[in-house]
Amino acid sequence: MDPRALASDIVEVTERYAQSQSLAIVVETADIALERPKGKDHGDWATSIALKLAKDFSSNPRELATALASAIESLPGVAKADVAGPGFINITLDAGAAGELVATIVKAGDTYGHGKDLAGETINLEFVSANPTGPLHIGHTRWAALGDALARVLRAAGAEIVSEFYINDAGAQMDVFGESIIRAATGQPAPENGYHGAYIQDLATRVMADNPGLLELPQEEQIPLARDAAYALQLAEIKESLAKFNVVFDVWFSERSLHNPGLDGKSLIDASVARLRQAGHVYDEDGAIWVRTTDFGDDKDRVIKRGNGAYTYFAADAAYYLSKSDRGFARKIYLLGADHHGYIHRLKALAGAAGEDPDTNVEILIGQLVSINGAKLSKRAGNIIELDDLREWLGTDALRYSLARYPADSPLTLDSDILTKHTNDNPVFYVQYAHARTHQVARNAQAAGVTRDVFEPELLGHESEASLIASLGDFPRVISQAAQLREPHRIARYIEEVAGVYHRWYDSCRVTPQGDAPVEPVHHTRLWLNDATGQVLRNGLGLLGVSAPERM
RNA sequence: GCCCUCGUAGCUCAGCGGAUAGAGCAGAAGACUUCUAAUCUUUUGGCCGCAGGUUCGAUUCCUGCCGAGGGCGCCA
Repeated sequence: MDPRALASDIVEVTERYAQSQSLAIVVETADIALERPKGKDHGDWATSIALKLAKDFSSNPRELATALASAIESLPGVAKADVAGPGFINITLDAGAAGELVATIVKAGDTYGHGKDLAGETINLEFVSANPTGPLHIGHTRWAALGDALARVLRAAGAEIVSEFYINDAGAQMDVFGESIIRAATGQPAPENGYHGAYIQDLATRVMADNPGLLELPQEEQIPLARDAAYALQLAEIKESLAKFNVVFDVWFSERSLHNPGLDGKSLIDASVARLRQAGHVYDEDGAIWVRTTDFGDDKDRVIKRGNGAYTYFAADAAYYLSKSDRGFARKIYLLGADHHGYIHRLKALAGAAGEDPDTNVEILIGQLVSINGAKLSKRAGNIIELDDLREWLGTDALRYSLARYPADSPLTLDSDILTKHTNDNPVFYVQYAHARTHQVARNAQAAGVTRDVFEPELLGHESEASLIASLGDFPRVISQAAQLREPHRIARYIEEVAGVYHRWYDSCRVTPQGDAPVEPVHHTRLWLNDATGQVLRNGLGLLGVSAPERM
């Protein structure tokens, strides 16, 4: 019996009890809040329904809980329902009913845990969105790991997701980039506020090799050519870095495409300014064109077109936002670093100006910055670490896991000693090891003649088995919650718990009989539980973009 | 000055308004003739930054203060 079925049974029980009291109370499954109790003595599942609804029943929580508990106890599959604390109902399932879940998991396979809570939602998820003027660094790395995991979690919850990388390939910084390449190629120092470093020298060398006549061209043609050649090379490197990091983007959206004129000679930016003007949110002042974002909660109005006729960065933001809406994304999620939190108000304001609801159409997740080994990393401090170096240093799995393991808004300090350790200090190895162990156990079982022909769930009566089964049953709820709260770290915490419970079960229950002892039905049945656990761990790791090795 | 995020065990951090606030590590004591000891068992350790408020109930929500980080351009 899986927890969702139990929850809906409890809904029925509660409504029936309400009727018997001549009360018309509608109970939602969400009200049941069926969860794994913290203490070991509190049964397999607990609900706080009596605490929530006591008022509606004009009763006190304990009294209501007592009435409901006796009704719940008579449900098929329920062994026991006790009232505890202020009015919790602790439910223990009978082994057979609980164990049925194991077969359900094995049968569902890779889709076990997936749900439909977000079915019908079409979401655009933007993250990383770095300038193509240099390699990705540790800051981008956190959003890459987190954003990609979030995309996977949202999909598992039934949403249709397009993950998107906005390439900031327009504007003055690109020209500075091009100029930096020319300077490096000709042995001159980088321009003021320009780009420098070994990678610029590298790019310059490659650009020169591909374009031998570059420096013979007229001055005004050199920079654009160098700029675009280096841009193509750098973007390719960024894509490769992310691919090696197991991060996939559905769409690479070029800012330039917003500036380029269309068939009517107007760019998407021209069009969006016109649209905002038509909607009455644009005014002219001091020779510039402004958007009245203060109407939508921004702290100041924003210039969209400068006095010199050039569009601001905000103009591209606006056009990009409208592009997302036009492409059918009602919901737009942005993952931004703490250093970009100033965007929140203006992006919300853009939603308002576009006639949308800033509270539901835009979601902005602000992430705290990462430090490593206690050292704050910043451009200013000059100790930026590149994604490629981090990946080679720590490995994709350890890096992705440890970045996805914490909520985005939690400040994070990585410890390279722990991440390179192969012990259970290192959570990713703890989980991967548990997964590898499920495969080792299955291999040994097969060799010993334990098969999957027999499945008698009522034999899974050990305390550690009840606990493991209940943990596995929690997976759909965890995915649903992680998706709704946009918190992929919950997946990591959950599979760590599953790994722990599995190791404890392994310690006390054997799948392969010891020595020459005969193979009994319980061994066959346990093999199913072992496989189900492996499946859950594999699915969970997959949601985080981390591999699930079968042997370690 | 204004705005955003954070403050929980020695450390790194969990904890969608509910039970005695949890996990891993570190510290202490144990378990390998037995399917992977990369594991497991037991144990020590907390004014949940401070002060108010809302609530039957606050680590969680609200306000103020203190502390840490970040941001406030007709830059991108």
